[in-house]
Amino acid sequence: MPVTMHDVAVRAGVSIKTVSNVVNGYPHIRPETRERVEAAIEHLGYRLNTTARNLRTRRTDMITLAVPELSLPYFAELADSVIRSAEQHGLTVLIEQTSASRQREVEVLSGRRRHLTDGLIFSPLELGQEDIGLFSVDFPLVVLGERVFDAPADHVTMNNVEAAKAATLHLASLGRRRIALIGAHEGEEVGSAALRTAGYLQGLEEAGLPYDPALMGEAGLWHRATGAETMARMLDAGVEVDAVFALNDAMALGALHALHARRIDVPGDVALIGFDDIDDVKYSVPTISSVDPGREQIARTAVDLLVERIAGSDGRGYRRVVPDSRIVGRESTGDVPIGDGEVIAAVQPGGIEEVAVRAQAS
Amino acid sequence: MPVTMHDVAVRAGVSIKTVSNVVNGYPHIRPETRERVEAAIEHLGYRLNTTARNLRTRRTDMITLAVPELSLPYFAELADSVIRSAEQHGLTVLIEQTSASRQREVEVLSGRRRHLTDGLIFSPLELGQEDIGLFSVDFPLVVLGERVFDAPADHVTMNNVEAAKAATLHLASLGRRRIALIGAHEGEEVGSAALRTAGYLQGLEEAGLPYDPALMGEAGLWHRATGAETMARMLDAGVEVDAVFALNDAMALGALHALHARRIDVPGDVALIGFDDIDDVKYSVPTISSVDPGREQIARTAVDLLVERIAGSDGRGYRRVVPDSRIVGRESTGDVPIGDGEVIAAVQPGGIEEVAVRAQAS
DNA sequence: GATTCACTCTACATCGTTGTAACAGCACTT
DNA sequence: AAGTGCTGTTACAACGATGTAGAGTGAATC
Repeated sequence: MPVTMHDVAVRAGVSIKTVSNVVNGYPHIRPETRERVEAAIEHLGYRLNTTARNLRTRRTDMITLAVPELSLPYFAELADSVIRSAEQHGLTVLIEQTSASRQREVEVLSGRRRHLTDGLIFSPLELGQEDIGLFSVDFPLVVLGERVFDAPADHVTMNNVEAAKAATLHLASLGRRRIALIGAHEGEEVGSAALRTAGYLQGLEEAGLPYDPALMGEAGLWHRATGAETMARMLDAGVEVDAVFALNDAMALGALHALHARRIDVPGDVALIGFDDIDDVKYSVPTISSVDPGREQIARTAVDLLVERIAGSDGRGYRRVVPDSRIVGRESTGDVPIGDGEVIAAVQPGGIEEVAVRAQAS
Repeated sequence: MPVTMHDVAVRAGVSIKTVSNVVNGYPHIRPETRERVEAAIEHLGYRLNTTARNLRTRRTDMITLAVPELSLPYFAELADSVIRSAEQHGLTVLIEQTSASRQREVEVLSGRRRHLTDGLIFSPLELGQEDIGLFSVDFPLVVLGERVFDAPADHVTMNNVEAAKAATLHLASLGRRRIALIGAHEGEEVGSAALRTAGYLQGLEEAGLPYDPALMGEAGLWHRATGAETMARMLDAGVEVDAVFALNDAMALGALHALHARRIDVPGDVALIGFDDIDDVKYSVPTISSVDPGREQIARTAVDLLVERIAGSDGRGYRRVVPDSRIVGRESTGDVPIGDGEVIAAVQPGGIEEVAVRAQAS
């Protein structure tokens, strides 16, 4: 027996539609009528039934964000940013956790919930280029990341190759010659792992360093635990290492843990850089240098693009947006004063641009 | 022009209701009819309109989880756990981020979205005992934490006082006598800060240690940054400290950062323990001891209770569930082998029970 | 042969809201 | 005086599904 507009209408002595008009801020209502309706609403404790409205208007003012796992800090922070951006458009965010399951990702695109939200921001982890057909959906879609290239959807991605190259060159510029990579996915051709690895290889080449397969640390899931294991495996195998490029910050934290366990000094013996610039690395001991892919901007842009699509910019072609990334230097690659983060390089779509701006770590 | 059941019905030559029956797995349907309907669904690319179904059935199979901020690891991990638990009941989770805003919290309870989900799991941060009236809502509600006591709702909380006391005693058992507290909220009477502080004071007393106001570190928001600032302020003021109890792990990480910046050895000079047992502290350098409040169990219980309420256990009284917590010892309070976490104490509703079980860190 | 029952399917009302069209009343034009 | 335009309100038909009740089968029971 929830209270409906009908009940309010009866009590206020007006039609249902007038109640609806009051609720929706329709201007042409006699002040006296408005007051009567508002009093009735107040008195009965009436709440608009959003579901009914959604059905009638075919809009929900909600969007879906599909990410692998909230327990990965990068995605938690991304979700936070997306929620805040969405809020500014009056949108609520429904988060779907795909748990790194291919089937869950397929489901998300299948549109089983097609009508529950107005659009989808999707960060795929398992689906790749070969699943491109699945991305032809009949609802507004914005894809994050670079696992899928020519999907018929707007893309917000990052400068993976260039940024990874810049990170590698940063390590090389410290005089390091045995730069390990943590988080490789052998055989993968698209996706963050492949792209960042490509950047790493380019960086090596540009620095005149040889490529050594022993330095390629495979790690399927990019968690702290896998980072620690991969680093440990490499060290225990006796591979000589004087720098580490972890393909994300969670693995960098894991690697740092493994290095510490073996009493290997960072950055003294081994320099370390990560990727994502999550909050953690600004407070770890030592603080860890990282690639800031422009998370805030990614979130904001993704929401903006989605909102445009929802509004019906069907004619427009599919856009690809690549926010600028930056290399943020911290203790793990030098002697930066604690609490500070020095922007070592700004990576722009065109390439790497050296700058010397100081920014606070937060 | 989305495809509706009507379109499917026409194409299959049956009534709308039969299509509905097929979609919902109603058993008494001739196989041949079912096939025709399924073929039509497939051919037209029909997707059930969840909104319409929700309106008609008055169920949404969604629940809301309202938390302060996903960028706080504890809440990100909690959300992860809640989502997984909900999944097992066939429920989807809508996350509302209240951003530590009182107004947002009031709104969540106001039921503006009353009809959008079947129930609410609410972790308040700003609302307290004085707002108890707001918790009388006409929808299923489970409250997390201990900011509100006698609200007419099920509660899943934690053993804040006992666990904090155990943590304090653990530090005292190491011979530490100047135990700082980080994260106090002066003047607060309920809520995690007040309860954990109470436990701290009880612990001091039981250990025969004097109370020193200089050791009470105020910190409004429980972030890494505030933990670092509070610790730094205390150290820079010359307060003598040989142990730190941070009221959550994020602040513990911040405190560790501040200690490190001042070349103070942990645990050599200062022992450190946090609260929440988030994934971070298992990989920090050094690893940080913490109170594990039983996050998984909290999430599971909260979802279970909510599901029961949704099913209509109206008669039942309001329940309060307090999962067991444990003190997990790591490097920051001793010489535990790296990667391991030793359960130092199991805190049960009745008090503190000493055990000697070993558990893996992750 | 009549009655019961299980199966298969349909017609219709309904969930709670909003869009559309229309109407009455009044104040202006021209 | 008729026409125009604005205000304030209403009746009615949607939106797309499901619950209810019941109609037609054919087989089994008495």
